[in-house]
Amino acid sequence: MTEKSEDKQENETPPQTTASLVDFVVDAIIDGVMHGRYVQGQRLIAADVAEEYNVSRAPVREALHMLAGEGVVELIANKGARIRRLSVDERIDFLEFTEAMCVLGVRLATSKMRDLSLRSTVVEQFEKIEDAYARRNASDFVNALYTYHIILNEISGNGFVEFFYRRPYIRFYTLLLAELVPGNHWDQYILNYRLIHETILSGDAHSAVIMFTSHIRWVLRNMRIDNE
Amino acid sequence: MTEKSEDKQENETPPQTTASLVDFVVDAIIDGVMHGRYVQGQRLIAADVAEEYNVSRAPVREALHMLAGEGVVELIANKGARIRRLSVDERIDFLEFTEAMCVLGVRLATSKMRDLSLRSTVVEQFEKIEDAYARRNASDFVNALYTYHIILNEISGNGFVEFFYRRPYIRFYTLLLAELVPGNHWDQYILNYRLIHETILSGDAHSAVIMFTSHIRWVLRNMRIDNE
DNA sequence: GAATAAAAAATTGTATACAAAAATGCATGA
DNA sequence: TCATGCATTTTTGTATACAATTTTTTATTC
Repeated sequence: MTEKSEDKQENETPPQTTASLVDFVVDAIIDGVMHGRYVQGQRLIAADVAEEYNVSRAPVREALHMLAGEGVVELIANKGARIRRLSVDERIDFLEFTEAMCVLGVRLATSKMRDLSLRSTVVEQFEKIEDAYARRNASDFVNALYTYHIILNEISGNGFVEFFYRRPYIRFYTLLLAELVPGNHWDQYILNYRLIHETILSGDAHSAVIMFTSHIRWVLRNMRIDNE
Repeated sequence: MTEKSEDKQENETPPQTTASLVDFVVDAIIDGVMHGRYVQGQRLIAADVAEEYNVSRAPVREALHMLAGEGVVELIANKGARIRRLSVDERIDFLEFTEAMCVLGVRLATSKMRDLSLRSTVVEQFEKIEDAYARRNASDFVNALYTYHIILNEISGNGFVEFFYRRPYIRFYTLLLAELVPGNHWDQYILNYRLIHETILSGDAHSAVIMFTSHIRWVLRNMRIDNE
């Protein structure tokens, strides 16, 4: 047994890695989930996926396990893999959960709004939200909102919030939430977000958190009403 | 040659499914991480792990990918797997991040403290914290605190908070946090938690959140001071 | 002796073979 | 008609072989 635990202060290698087939398949499946090629609950047969991407089953299985660890795929022993399905209750819980995460992002980011370059990034992204709203494009709207929070979480400076909010399953579940907040609430939605956005720009972290929190409360109320 | 730790401590088996070797290896690695057999940054060579558990490399690789998806293991293409290492900054970010999660748990759980059976579960767990404190047992203390929050998050009724806080990587990172809050802060730590606990029992969710939040702020301050 | 290049070993990545389990289909009998 | 049991097919789980890559060792030169 050659057990050598050399604790070289190995500096974390920057992403100069050659992507493996596993990474390729993971990305392909994520992409499929995001673009609706795979729907929630859909079964993923390893051999079929392998054939589709011209690889063997080994990297596909590894990709499925990775995605299962993430929470995008559900894996049952001897039964195979399927895209995870979230019940209405689970989606509500998820919204409550991500709210907590985004509140942190909003709070930290707001207190950094004096930095003009950060500020303009936020402003630009909000224009994309407005644009999607003007065009009544649901998919763009949801994506723009998601990216808006991505940016806030990046600005926050907390690597964990940023990292987590970027993870595919978060984005996937966020996408599912959109189904629960139908179109006839859009007008209120954008009004809320205009207020949140203005408060964030003002640099008043405390108020921004309150604005954002009450928006989520409003969403939760409507979700429950619409799905009862 | 190496001593194999028999995992008779069989975890709960929800479905009737026969656990696969992947599940077995995942559990074994998690167990190893929790009990210090694997340290952070340590490399995991697939062939060695396979030999250790008398399985082939295939399920080991799948297990490593699953754990990579979870965030316990870091996987670099063509370079292999190692137990994820968190820098001091990352740990601080992580604490801020989990704070947000636990605040939600504390808030929701507190408002349910009129239910006597729930209440007694919380009280009993707090006694274990006090016990570990009295015995000055660091490992028990951290574990008891972790379990205390597990219970609160369970009681919260939000399936996501509960699910999330139970995930191995959360527990692993929480364990790492313990290194940053050394023994000489214990007395203040338990004083803070007594206050938090009492406020939770009072049923005043708003105050409980404030108590908990200011405790975390205190921890963060000490972390930064101790590690500068 | 240190730096460099070539060779060897170790390790990872991928494909495939086969066994085990589950799903499917079909015939039979009430 | 419908349930039941059995054979077939599909799919998953595991082991292994081999190719590609990285790491280590050795040899060579200055």
